[in-house]
Amino acid sequence: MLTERQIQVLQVIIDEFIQTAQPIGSRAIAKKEDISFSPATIRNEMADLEESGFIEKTHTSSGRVPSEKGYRFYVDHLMSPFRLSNQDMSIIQKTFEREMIEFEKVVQKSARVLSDLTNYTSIILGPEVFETTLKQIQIISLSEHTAVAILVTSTGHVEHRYFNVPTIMHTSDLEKLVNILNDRLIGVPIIRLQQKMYGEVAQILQRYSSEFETTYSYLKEALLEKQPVKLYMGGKTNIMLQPEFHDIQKIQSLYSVMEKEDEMANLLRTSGKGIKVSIGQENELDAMQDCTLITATYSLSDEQLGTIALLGPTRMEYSRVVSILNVLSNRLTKKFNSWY
Amino acid sequence: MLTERQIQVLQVIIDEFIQTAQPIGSRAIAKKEDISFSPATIRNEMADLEESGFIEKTHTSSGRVPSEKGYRFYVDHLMSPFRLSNQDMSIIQKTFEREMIEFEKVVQKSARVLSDLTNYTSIILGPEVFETTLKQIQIISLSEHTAVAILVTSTGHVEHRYFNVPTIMHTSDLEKLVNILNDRLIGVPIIRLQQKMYGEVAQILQRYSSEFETTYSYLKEALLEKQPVKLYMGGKTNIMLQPEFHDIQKIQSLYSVMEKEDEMANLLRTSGKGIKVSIGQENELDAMQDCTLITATYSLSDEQLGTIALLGPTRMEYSRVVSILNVLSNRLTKKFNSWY
DNA sequence: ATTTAGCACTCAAGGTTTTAGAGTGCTAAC
DNA sequence: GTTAGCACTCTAAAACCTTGAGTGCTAAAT
Repeated sequence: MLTERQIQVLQVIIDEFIQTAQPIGSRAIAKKEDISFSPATIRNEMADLEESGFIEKTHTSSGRVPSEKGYRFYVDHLMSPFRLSNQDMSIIQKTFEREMIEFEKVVQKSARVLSDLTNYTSIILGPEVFETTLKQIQIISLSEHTAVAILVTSTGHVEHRYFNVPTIMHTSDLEKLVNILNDRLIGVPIIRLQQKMYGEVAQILQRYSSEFETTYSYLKEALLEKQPVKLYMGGKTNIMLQPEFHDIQKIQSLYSVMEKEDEMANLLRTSGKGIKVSIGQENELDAMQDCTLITATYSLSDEQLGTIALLGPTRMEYSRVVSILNVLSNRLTKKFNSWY
Repeated sequence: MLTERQIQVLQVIIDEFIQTAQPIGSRAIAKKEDISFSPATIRNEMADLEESGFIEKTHTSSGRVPSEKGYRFYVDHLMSPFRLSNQDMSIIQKTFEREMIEFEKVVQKSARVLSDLTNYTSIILGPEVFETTLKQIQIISLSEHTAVAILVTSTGHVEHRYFNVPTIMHTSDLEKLVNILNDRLIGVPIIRLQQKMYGEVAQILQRYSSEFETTYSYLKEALLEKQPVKLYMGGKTNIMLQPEFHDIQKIQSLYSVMEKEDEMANLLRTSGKGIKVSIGQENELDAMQDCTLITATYSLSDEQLGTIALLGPTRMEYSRVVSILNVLSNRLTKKFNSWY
């Protein structure tokens, strides 16, 4: 479909444009090392490339700029594996060699490194472990009519939920309730929790007084309430550094969607295994039509745990970014697997 | 110092400028209802006002714009108590009438309401309770060499910290340790915790094996590690809607400081009781030299708990904003006091 | 049949000029 | 003390130039 020479030209245009953000003219291309033909020839090739939609003009007599189709081709066929500089590698190294036993921190640090290294905005979806089981549940009475339930999972994740308690329930009653729950729920996978709580455990509790049932219903509600997503972002202001985002309107709408954590989380969650690149219009969200989102996943044994992503302009340093994401997602995977 | 008439003129200028963000001319002022003198007269008064620094020109023949000194005078002397619309009140009302027993949520909702109501950026510093005491401490072993400690305070605040455990320590040993800790630390005010842990408790533990001491030192470290600040922001993109922030540079630097949660938290923490208005250069942070920051505090009985704040352009709807902050900080105070 | 030099043509970006209008300061009359 | 009148100033927007980069096409060169 594309001749060898056309590909060569396309490569130069994209490489150059990624660096400069300026349209590339035939003369500039001809000056490149590995180009051995004249501007006129290149102009012909460029006309062809434009006809087949890989590059565009910004106006009739401007140089050429890669189109989204061009970037897509680049990502799919042209991208050379990028060798990260020693400096970059050692920055990543340092991040992970520090003793960290808390995944919140690991993830936060990663987000930070990711945005620092790339000058784009990093987004990390924290680990959601579905295979985990309940390790312990505890209830602590706070006042006459409120208490807090604390759950610990087998992966060491701790969560707490507040709930109402009928005044008649005494501390001893709560203890009894906790015992029943621990008895029945420890070791149950988190995803089965709902089922168990509505079925078996509810039945058992019917034997007890109505306060037990009421308390339990409050607790159930609190526990099954969907937990807030854990989304970490780094370098949010980096987007503004990009020349293509010198328009406040764009920035505004982009930031608006980034504030909607649920939407972002969903976006990352449904991104599938491995590295995925969404260029411009390929993105579902309107505000991201000028952006590229690159996602990578990290996992625990076989189960996908979470996603790390970078958001930048379509003119992105694809090969470098992909390498960095690769390294980082591997590191995260390794880290998490070393724990469990 | 200022004549009655000058004050009148100043008031019109500020009121008008707050609405329109446009320089106000003498003719426009003369047209106002309660102004009964001619543009020429007003021009004279304006010349005086400018001389004493309350207003400024953007160029030689422009209308006038309030200076920071002008705003300061306005805030100190001219601001009329603002009667919130029923609609606004009912929005606030609705936020607080929903059953909420978790202060994270209350604060988050408040931040949201605050920014929605004002179209500025809201910043809330979550409650930091120093008077609280430790209610319970629990340790759950996670793996051979890690465990998590869970603390609950008398206010129901739950926190957890991960720490390393020497492999030799058995679950039963950990239990013993927890018992000792609970025995000695329950009821101790959080601010005394450090002292107690280094003093008395450390001594007691010397009697036990060296693993106990090692474990304890890890735990101590984890527990006393400064906890991350709880800072909630709402409507971060609102700033971009303001015409005075149509400059990317400004937005960029403003967002950069807002990302530094520690600095922001400190700023709010040291803001003193009651409502405080910082106009333009009065702000310490360079990036906020064009902003006004209004802070209000909420408290539990006498102790200041936290701060709620609004960040916007110096051209702010002062009276409305102050009213809203007043209402909201009272509501928060009420809410928290109803719990404890 | 390709490739390339040459040349006319196009357009954005940036500078200059013009014009219109809003607003001022001052003076002199009220 | 207040106000009408007027000359003056300055911005913002429009209109107009100029420059240079870059193109597409044609015709000559390979």
